[in-house]
Amino acid sequence: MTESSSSSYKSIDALQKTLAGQVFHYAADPKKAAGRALGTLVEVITYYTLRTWDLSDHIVIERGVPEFGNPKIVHNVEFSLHSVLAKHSAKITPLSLPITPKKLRHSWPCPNDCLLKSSSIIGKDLVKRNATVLAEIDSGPVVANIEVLDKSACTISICELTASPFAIVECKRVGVEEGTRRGPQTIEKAKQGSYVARSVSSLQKVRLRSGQFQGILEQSDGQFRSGPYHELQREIIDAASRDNFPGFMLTVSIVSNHGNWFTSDNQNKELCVLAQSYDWLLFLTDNGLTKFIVDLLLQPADELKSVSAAFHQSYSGQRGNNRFTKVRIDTEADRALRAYFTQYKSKVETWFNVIAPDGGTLASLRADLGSLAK
DNA sequence: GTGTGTCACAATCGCTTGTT
DNA sequence: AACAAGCGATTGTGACACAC
Repeated sequence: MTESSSSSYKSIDALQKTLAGQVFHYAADPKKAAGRALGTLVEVITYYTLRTWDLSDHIVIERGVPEFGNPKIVHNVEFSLHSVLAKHSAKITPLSLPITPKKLRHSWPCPNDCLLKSSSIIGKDLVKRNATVLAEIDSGPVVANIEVLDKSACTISICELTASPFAIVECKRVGVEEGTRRGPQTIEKAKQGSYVARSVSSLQKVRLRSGQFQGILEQSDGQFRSGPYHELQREIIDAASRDNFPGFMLTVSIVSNHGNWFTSDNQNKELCVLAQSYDWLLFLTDNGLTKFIVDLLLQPADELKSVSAAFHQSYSGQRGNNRFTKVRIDTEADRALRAYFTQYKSKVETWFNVIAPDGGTLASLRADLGSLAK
C-alpha cells in the first residue's frame, strides 16, 4: 500500500481512460465500457466493506423491495440487509461441483412444496455466487454463502431471512464526458434514487414550514407517532426490539465522483436531492477508488494477483464470462479481496466521506446497522 | 450572433435472469 | 450451454434560456 503508486493518476477520469486503453480496447466504445466497469467496482467495494462489518449473513443482492404499504410497486436495490430468523450450516464432502440449491435441500427445513431457485452457489469454473437465494418461502428469502472451501470440502451457511429488510444500500456512479469539464446531468438519476429512498420505509418524512423534517409513523392501533425525524429514527434504532416498528428501513447510498456533485463549498442540486432523501449518503472519493484500482487491478502485490487476473479475464471481449462482480466472483479473488478488506479495514474506511447526516461517521453507521441486525 | 450552461431523452453496451 | 429479454449505467444529442 504505497501512496506514490496511485498518485500518478490525476483524476478518476484519467484512470478511466487508462482502463479504456489497457483493458477495454476491444469494445466499440472503450470509455463507456470502462465506465460501466467502474460502476461494478463501486458495488464490489461496497459489498466487501459490508462483509468486514460482519453483515454477510444479512445481505441479499438485487432484490425487489416493495414500497411501504404499496406492495404492487417494487424497486430492485443493490443490497438489502435483513434480520436472520434461523441459521443453518451445511458441509459438502466430498466436494463435487457445481453446488446447487437442490444439493442443500436437506440442510435446512425446506417445505415439501418449496420452489427451489436454479442458480448454483458455485460452478465448475470455480466462480462463486455471493448471497445465493435458495428459495423464497413465506417468511422471506433463504440465502446461502460459502464459508470455507478447500479441495475436499465446502462449508456453507444458510440463513432464513425476514422478507422486509432493515436497511437498503444503493451504489451510483456517473462519468465525465469526453471533451467536457463537468459531468452530464444526473438530476433524473438522483430523483429516481430519491423516490425509492423515500417510499420504502414505514417511518415517513414530512417537511415542515421551518425546513426541518418531521418523522411520521403509523402505529398498530392506527394512531400516529410523530417527532423530529432524527429523534424518532434514533429511538427505533436503539429500541430493544423492532417488533413495534415493522417496515422500518434505514436507507444508504454510495456515490462516486463525477465532477458535478459539488464545488468547493456548494453542493449542487443533484447532491442536495440525494442527501435529503437517503438517511445516509456516502461519497467514495477519487483517491479511494483509484487506490483500489491501482493496488488490486493494475499493480497488484503477489497475494492480490488473483484479483487482477479475475478482473482482466472478465473483460477480454467475450461476453458472459464475468467473474468479477458483486454477485459472481472468482473463488481465489474472493479470498484475496476478503483478506485485503480485513487487513486494511481502517484504511478502506478513509475512502469514504459522509455527506449526510450532518456529523455522521462511518463508525456510527456501522454501529447502527449492527443494532438493527440483532 | 456567439458562447455557455441546463435539461430531458435517446442510443449503446454489458450484466442478470429465465427458458430451452 | 446457448440464447433472448429486461434492465441499469454511461455516453451522446437536440432544444432552449440567457448573458455578453
